[in-house]
Amino acid sequence: MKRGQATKEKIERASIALFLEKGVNGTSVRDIAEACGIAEGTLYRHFHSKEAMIREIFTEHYVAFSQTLAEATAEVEGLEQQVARMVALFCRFYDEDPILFGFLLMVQHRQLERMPAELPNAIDVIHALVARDGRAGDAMLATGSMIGILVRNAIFVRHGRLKGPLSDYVPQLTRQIMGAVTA
Amino acid sequence: MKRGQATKEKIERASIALFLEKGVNGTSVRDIAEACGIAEGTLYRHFHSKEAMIREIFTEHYVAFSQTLAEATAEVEGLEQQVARMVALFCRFYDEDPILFGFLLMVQHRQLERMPAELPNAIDVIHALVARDGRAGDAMLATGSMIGILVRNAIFVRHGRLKGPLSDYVPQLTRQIMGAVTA
Amino acid sequence: MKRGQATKEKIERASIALFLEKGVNGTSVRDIAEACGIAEGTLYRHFHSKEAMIREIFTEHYVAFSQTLAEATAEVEGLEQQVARMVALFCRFYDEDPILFGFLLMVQHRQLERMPAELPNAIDVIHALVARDGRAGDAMLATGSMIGILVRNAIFVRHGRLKGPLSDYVPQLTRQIMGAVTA
Amino acid sequence: MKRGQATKEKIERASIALFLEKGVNGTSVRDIAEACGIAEGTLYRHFHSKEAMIREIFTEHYVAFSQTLAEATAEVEGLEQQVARMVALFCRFYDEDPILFGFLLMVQHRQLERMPAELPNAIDVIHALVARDGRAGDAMLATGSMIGILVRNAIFVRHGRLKGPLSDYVPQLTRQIMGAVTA
DNA sequence: GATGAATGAGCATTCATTCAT
DNA sequence: GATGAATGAATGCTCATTCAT
Repeated sequence: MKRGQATKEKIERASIALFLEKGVNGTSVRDIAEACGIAEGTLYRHFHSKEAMIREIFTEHYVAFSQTLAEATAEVEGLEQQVARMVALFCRFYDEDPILFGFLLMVQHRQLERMPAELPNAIDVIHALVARDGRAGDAMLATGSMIGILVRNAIFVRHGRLKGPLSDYVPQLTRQIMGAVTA
Repeated sequence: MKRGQATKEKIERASIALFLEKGVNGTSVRDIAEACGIAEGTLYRHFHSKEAMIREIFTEHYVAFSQTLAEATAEVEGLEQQVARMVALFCRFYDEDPILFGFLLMVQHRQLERMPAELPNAIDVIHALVARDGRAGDAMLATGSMIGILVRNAIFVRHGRLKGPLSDYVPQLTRQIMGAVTA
Repeated sequence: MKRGQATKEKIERASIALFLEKGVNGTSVRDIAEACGIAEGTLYRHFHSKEAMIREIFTEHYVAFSQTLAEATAEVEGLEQQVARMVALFCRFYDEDPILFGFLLMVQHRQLERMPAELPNAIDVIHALVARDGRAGDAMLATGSMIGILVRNAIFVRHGRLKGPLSDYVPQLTRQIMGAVTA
Repeated sequence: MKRGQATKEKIERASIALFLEKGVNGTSVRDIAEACGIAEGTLYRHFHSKEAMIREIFTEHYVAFSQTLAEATAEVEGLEQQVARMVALFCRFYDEDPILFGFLLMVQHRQLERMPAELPNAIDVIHALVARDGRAGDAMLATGSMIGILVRNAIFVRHGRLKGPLSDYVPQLTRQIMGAVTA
C-alpha cells in the first residue's frame, strides 16, 4: 500500500517535469518510466492511461489552487485587498513549484474543456470578485487582464526575462492590476 | 512556378488550421495532405520537413507582425498614442485571422527560442517603448503586463468568454494597459 | 483445503465462461481474477500457468466424457444401440453444460495434440465401434461423419439456428447417423 | 499500382498460412511482415488494421465459395445431383487450398457474425436445397448434418486421420449425406 | 493461502520521411 | 512537380508471471 503510493507520487513528479520540458506529446511513457526507474507497465497500475494521468494531475492541483484562491479572497473585504491576496497567492504558488505551474499552464486549455463544470475554477472565482466590485466596465475583460498580467509575467520569469522570485513583484503587480481594472 | 506557389499556400492554410485544431503533434503529414488534396510526398517538394514548415510559417508571420508593430508605433509620439496604435494593430490582426493568431500563440514558446535574435521581435519592440517612456517602475514587468492583457483577452474571445470581435474592446484595452503601466 | 478447493472451482467456472465468450487469448488473467473476486496472483496458487489451467480443465472433462462414452457403449450390443447411447450421452452432455461443451470444442484441436495418447479419447472410442461393426466402407470416414453430425448440430443449437435442447433431436440424430454410416 | 497489388497478395498468402499455423492471436503483425519480407508499416498501406485484413480475406473467399455453390447447385435438378455437386465442389475447394480452407474454418464463427446478412452464405444455400426437397424431417437439422459430415472429414484429412485428397471420398461422402438426410 | 505492485517483453498501430515511377 | 508505396523506429498499452508482504 505504502510502496504503491510512493511510486505513484514518483511518477507524478517525473511526469510533470518531463511534460514541461519536452511537451506532453514529446514525452513518451517510456521516458517517464526511465526517469522514475520503474517499468513501463508499472505506470498503468497507478493510472489508467497517459491521458488519464495528465487529467488527474491537472485536476488535482488546479482545483486545489482554485479552492485556496476562493477561500483566501473570501476572508477579506474590498477588491484591493482581495487582489492583494490573489497576487500573493499566485506568486507564492509559482515560486514554490515553477515546474508544476508551468505544467498546469501548458495543459490548461485542453484540460479545462474536459473538467467537470461544478469543480472550483480560478477564472470564475476572479470573475465573481470583479463583477461584485462593479467598477470595471466589462467584468470579463477585466478578469482577462488580471489573469493575463499575472500569467505573462510568470512566463517572463520562467524564460529569464524577469529575475525571480515572482513574489518580489507582488506590490507592483497588485498596483498594476488595480490600475488596469479601475482604468 | 505559379502552380507550385499555389500548392505551397494551400499547404500553409490547411496546416495552420489543423495545427490549431488538433495540435502540432496531433496533426500528421497525412492529415495535411488529405486536407489539401495532395499526396504525402508532395509536401516535401515545398518544405524540407514538417518542423521546417512550422518554423517557416511562424517566422514569416511573426516577423511581419513585429515589423508592422515597430513601424506603426514609430509614426507617433508618446506612450499613450503608441499603445493605442499597438492595441488597434493587435486586435485587427486577431480579428482578421483568428486561426493564424491562435497558431502563432500555440507555437510561440518553442519557436521563439529558435528564432534568430536579429529578427524583429514584438516583445523587444514593446519593451523599448516602455523603457523609453520611463514611467513604469520595471519596464520588463510592464511589458509583460501589456502583452498579458492583450493575449489573455484574445484567448477569452477565442474561447467564447468574451464576445468578439476583439476590436470592439480597443478603447477599453488601451485604457487598461495605460492604467497598468502608469500605476 | 476446502476453501482452496472452492476457489479453484470458482476459477474454473469463471474461466470456461470467459474463454468461450471472448476467446482464450482475449481473456486475461486479470479478467478471470476480477470475475472470481480474487487477486491476480491467487490464480497461480491453484494452477501453474494459464496454459496449464486450460490443459487441466480440458483433459479432466474430455477424458471423463470419453470414459463415460466407452463404458456406456460397452454395455449394449450392436451398432444401432451403441449409437443410440452415444447420441443420448452427447446430447445430455451438451444440454447440461453448453458453456463447458463450447469451451471443449473451442480448444480441442490445440489440446488434443498435446494430450497423452494413452488417455481415453472419444474419437478412438467411436472409431472402434464402427470398425468392429464392419458395415461402413471406411471406418474413419464414417467416424468423421458421426462426429460431424453431432458437433455441427450442437453448434447450430448454440448459434440459435436450431431450437434446443439438443436432446429433443436424439431419435432423428440417431437415425441420420445410422443412415450415413450404413449408406 | 502493380507493385502495390502484388504486395497486397503477398500479405494475404502469408497471413492465411500463419493464422492457420499459429492462430490469429498467436500471429503478430511482425510475424506477417517478416514472412513477407516487408516492413510492418507497409501492411497498413493495404489494410486498415489486422482485424480488417482478416475480415476482408474471409469475406472475399467465403462469399466467392458460397456464390459458386449456389450457382453449381442451381444448374441441376433433384437433391441427389445437387448434393453430388456440392460435395465435389467442397472437396475440390479443400484440396486446392487446404490452408485457405483451414483458415476460413478457423475464423468462421467470429466472422459470420459480422458479415452483412445480404451476402451469399453457404449455410443458407444448403438449407434452401434441403427445404425445397422436403424429405428431411427438420431441414435445419439435416443441413447441420450435411455440413458436419463434410467439415469434420475435411478436418480428419488435415489432421492425418484420413489419407487425402478429400476428393477421393466424393462418392462415399455423397452417399453418406443422402443416407443421413433421407433417414 | 492470498495479495497486488512490479516486471519487461510483446502487441497493433502511427508517422515523418524517402524514393522509384 | 507530383505521386504513393515502402520504411522502420517509436508509441501507448497489455499481459502472463513473479515475489515481498
